[in-house]
Amino acid sequence: MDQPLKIDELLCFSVYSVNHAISRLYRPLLAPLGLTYPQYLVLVALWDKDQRRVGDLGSELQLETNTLTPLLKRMEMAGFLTRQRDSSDERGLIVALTDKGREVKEQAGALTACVLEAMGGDIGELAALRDRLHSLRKTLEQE
Amino acid sequence: MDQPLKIDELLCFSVYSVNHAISRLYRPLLAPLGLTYPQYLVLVALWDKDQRRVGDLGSELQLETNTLTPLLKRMEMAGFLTRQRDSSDERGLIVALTDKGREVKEQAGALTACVLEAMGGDIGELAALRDRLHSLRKTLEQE
DNA sequence: AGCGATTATATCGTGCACGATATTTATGGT
DNA sequence: ACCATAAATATCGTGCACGATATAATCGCT
Repeated sequence: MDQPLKIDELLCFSVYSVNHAISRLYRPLLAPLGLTYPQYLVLVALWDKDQRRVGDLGSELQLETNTLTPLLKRMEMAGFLTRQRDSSDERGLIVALTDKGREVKEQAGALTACVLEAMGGDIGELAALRDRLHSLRKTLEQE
Repeated sequence: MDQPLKIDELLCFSVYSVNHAISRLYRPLLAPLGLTYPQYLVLVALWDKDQRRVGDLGSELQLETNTLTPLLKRMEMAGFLTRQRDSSDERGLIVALTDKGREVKEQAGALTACVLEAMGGDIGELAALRDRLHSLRKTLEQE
């Protein structure tokens, strides 16, 4: 009854703590590009699949519109993307990359190498960790 | 050159995403107690070691005073802890649990069981994940 | 003793995250 | 065609996180 208490608490805290550490790692790397870490994640999602609705992005990133709307507005102001109403359904808002948004992808390689190195560089180990986390996320989501 | 890019991105995102999922899991469990998830982590730290300075808490939780000061003030207002200047060194502020702060510990057991179950309940697996994350955090911190 | 440097906490401004609610547009049943 | 309902996004208020800066107390050097 003591043991499970400690384990869960520390796992939660480990995730919390590593998340902050990653965010602190990215911050100085992204600042010169004019991006925050969550904004970078939005770009990564758009590089994979451009011209998406806000809700589409949200379900991939697990964020609500109350988070995404202002974030996307800031990214639009900064010139990384455009926000246009869907002409076939005026409720929808299509988010699309600009040239500037696509160009950042070129610099992402160096950034990634830097992050990978700071994480120890063992790709197999990191991939295994990612898979365990992915599976934990799936478990947590099926409530 | 493609492979490492994807791996690091997804590991970062897995951590980010699981962290949010955990926070969403705790929110409704902690709300009846009048606590947020970060506030709960502060309590856990204080249950382990009471009567600590703000900086002490910060280095354990990896948070700066600009985050902790307002958080601790809210917890003081809510009656979970007290904040008093260290009489032997007036720069320091001693954070100490109140009876109310200690009492929450009684209810934490049920909360923990609930979280553990939502995570799949495999204690060995979760402990292994925690250890990998702890080691990643150490690697990230040695910059 | 006096004073610059250091240590500890606090304050300010910006951005993220989310619950609750509002607004706008589309859909389905009659 | 009309209207209740649903769907998609936006707005509001609160709290967390952090870089930069400020304030206050202590320490160390002369």
